[in-house]
Amino acid sequence: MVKPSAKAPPAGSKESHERLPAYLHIVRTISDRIASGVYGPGAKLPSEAQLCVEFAVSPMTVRRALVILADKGVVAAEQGRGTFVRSFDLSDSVFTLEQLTGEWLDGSTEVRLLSASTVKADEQLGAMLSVPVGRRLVYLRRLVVKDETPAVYHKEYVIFDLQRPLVESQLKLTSLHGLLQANRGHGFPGGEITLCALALEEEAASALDQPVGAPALCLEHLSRDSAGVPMSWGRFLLRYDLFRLRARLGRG
Amino acid sequence: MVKPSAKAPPAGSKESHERLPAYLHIVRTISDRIASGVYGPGAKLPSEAQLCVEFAVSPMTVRRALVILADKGVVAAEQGRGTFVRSFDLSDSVFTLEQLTGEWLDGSTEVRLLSASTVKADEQLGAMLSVPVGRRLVYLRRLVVKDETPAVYHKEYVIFDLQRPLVESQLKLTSLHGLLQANRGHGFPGGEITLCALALEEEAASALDQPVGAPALCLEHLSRDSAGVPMSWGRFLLRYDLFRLRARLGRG
DNA sequence: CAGTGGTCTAGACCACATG
DNA sequence: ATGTGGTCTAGACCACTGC
Repeated sequence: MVKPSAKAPPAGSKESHERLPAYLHIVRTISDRIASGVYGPGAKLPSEAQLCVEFAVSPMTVRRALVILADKGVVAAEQGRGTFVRSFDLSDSVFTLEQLTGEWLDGSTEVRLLSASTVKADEQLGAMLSVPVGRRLVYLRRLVVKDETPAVYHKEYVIFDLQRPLVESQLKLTSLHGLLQANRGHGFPGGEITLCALALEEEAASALDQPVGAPALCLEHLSRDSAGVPMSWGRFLLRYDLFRLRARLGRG
Repeated sequence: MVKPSAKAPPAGSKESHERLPAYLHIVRTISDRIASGVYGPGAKLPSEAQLCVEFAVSPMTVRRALVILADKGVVAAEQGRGTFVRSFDLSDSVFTLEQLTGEWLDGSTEVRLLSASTVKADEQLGAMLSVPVGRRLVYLRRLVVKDETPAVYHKEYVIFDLQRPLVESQLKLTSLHGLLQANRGHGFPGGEITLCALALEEEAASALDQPVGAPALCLEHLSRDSAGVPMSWGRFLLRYDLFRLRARLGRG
């Protein structure tokens, strides 16, 4: 029947504790079963058809739930064979930078512009930014201070381009959020970002009130415009005692 | 019409260059338009109904594509208003540990067990593992060597539990992959993992062939069983000059 | 109120895996 | 041949937004 009314009372079952959409209810229920061992690691889930019957929903709804679970890495679907419970690796860990803005970003966070000048690209910078040695670059140094404690040192080289008067707005960045936003290539692929550890050199060390050689997290970023041409390169140095990235498993 | 044949030649349109499913075709097309500026940052996408017409598919298919795009962080849907192009932050970066196993894990990688012993929990360990001071713990030290170069130092404390003869299998771990797999709580929430920078202390430094005080990436892990009870705590120390996490934006 | 996204149905056909 | 996941349809009702 299709014409009269493809209607269905959304909460057909008994427990509708929270007005949860059906597909999320299925996600949660299956997650719980995996967590509690009803479906152990490597086990095969009931087929989609069976789940349709059990949850009294249509195939698309079950499907949607399974896609979400697969997406979170909790299960893996194999065409023609079934859907299986996956077990986690440490290597499934996913680290996010939200933490650097989220909780951390409140009223007591302040961005200070330490210096702004122009420099000529040396060999190393030229290679990184794909410009000839001697090319004029804007050189910016910033310090993020929280509760009077220096926490992040940022240095950045921006290609000076008369066509693109980005520099002015870049200079004005005095909020951390703005700083992070500005460092996107607002084309699509955007750029590359890497994270590593390193030892602080004199300049950064003194800015961060740390001894020379102290460890730090280094967040390096290369922005490109929509054509893939480098626009800027820089690095954030994060005091090792103040920053710690927490992971969540899968994508939960 | 529903009875006769809810059939549709999958490639109704002209270009079927790759036999791409319709929903992926839509994802790609919209992504391209955003990348090339047809839909600029903050712009409103055509409504779902309009997209249905344009791509000649049913609402569910358009919906699916939009959910994927929203999921990747490329667009944001707002109920009752529309779907809008989002622009990336640096804080959208996502770091994965696959890199530590993927490329890096080949034949020349070897895991050496440096020592295995039992120790009594001191105050600090007791607190971390939620056990009383003096509790017996298994203490493991490992070194991952690649091409004769020490790269990762791993120390781990496992709660000694006669009920759970994990220890034996833990001892045998001599492959990196196995090591990473073993450090999962194979219950569901699994555990917590954090990433930070620190300075190497004497023991780790000598094992890694680095000077004391050299920076390192530290990957700390706390495993819990399915009931949430801690099972082990440990940390991987990664030589700063050998490891670098690359990010991808959104979830792409 | 009309427009928009959010959820859902009851099927269909296809591709793949297994016995 | 059977069972499984993968894709898709042509609608439906709901909740929310904005005029």
